[in-house]
Amino acid sequence: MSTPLPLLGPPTDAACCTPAATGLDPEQAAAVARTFKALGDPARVRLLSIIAAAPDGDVCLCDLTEPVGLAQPTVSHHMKLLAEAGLVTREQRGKWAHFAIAPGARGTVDAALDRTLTGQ
Amino acid sequence: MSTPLPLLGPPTDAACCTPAATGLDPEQAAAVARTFKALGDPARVRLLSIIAAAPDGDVCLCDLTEPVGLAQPTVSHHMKLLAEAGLVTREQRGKWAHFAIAPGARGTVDAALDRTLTGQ
DNA sequence: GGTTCGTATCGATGTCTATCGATACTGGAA
DNA sequence: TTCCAGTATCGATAGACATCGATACGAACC
Repeated sequence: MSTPLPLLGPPTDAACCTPAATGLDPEQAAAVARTFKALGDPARVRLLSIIAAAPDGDVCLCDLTEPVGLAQPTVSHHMKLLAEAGLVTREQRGKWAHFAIAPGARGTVDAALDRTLTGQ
Repeated sequence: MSTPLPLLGPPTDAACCTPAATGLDPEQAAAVARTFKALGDPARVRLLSIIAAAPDGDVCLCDLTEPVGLAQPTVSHHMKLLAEAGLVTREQRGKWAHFAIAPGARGTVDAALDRTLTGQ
């Protein structure tokens, strides 16, 4: 791999006709895409919506496997991805793992969408 | 296929102990995930941001291949996915294909995020 | 007409990922 | 301590997808 990684756009370019609208640089785009990718799976969307719809906003992992109809390792895998994306928080309570929508979840996604739809 | 499709919640259910937080039904979750999946690729995020950052909000496909460093068929493929997701509009001008951010793009994503984070 | 250029489609390929069963780990209960 | 239940990790597998080269299509131009 010999990609030069143009972090801040080419320094000197014969930009005569093309406006060279660079938009987000690869690094930012990858970060934004990572957030959206976490939301790009039906199972994870359902898991998030179940947690969001919970009366106390707090759901045990054991109560998540049955509604989505997936095996326990699969649900654990999805929850790990959601937690890594900063969309849910995980709290160990005894031997139960409780999940809640992360406080900054909406802000994170909103910011990602902002950057995408403004090019900055 | 014998899924009863509980569109508006089960009418009579022995909901004694489990709160049965259903969240989004599979159909809705799939639709939401489809929107986010279109945004879950770095190349597509960059393409969107480039179009969004364009002075006149309108970019020719020929001006998209170089900034993202991908082959023309690949860019064409990504733009097709973005158009199918309702995030960009395609306009044929002579032999050039021009793309712009769809007017309802932000609303579409916002609504999807709303449904996910409210469970409705 | 023929040519050229921009774009879409096709076929192939390598990588990623969702899914599961099996299993290890861990905290509470007996 | 010994069991048991909830959870995470591992390994394997099937399917999806990003990417490209080759090629077909279509519009402008000569």
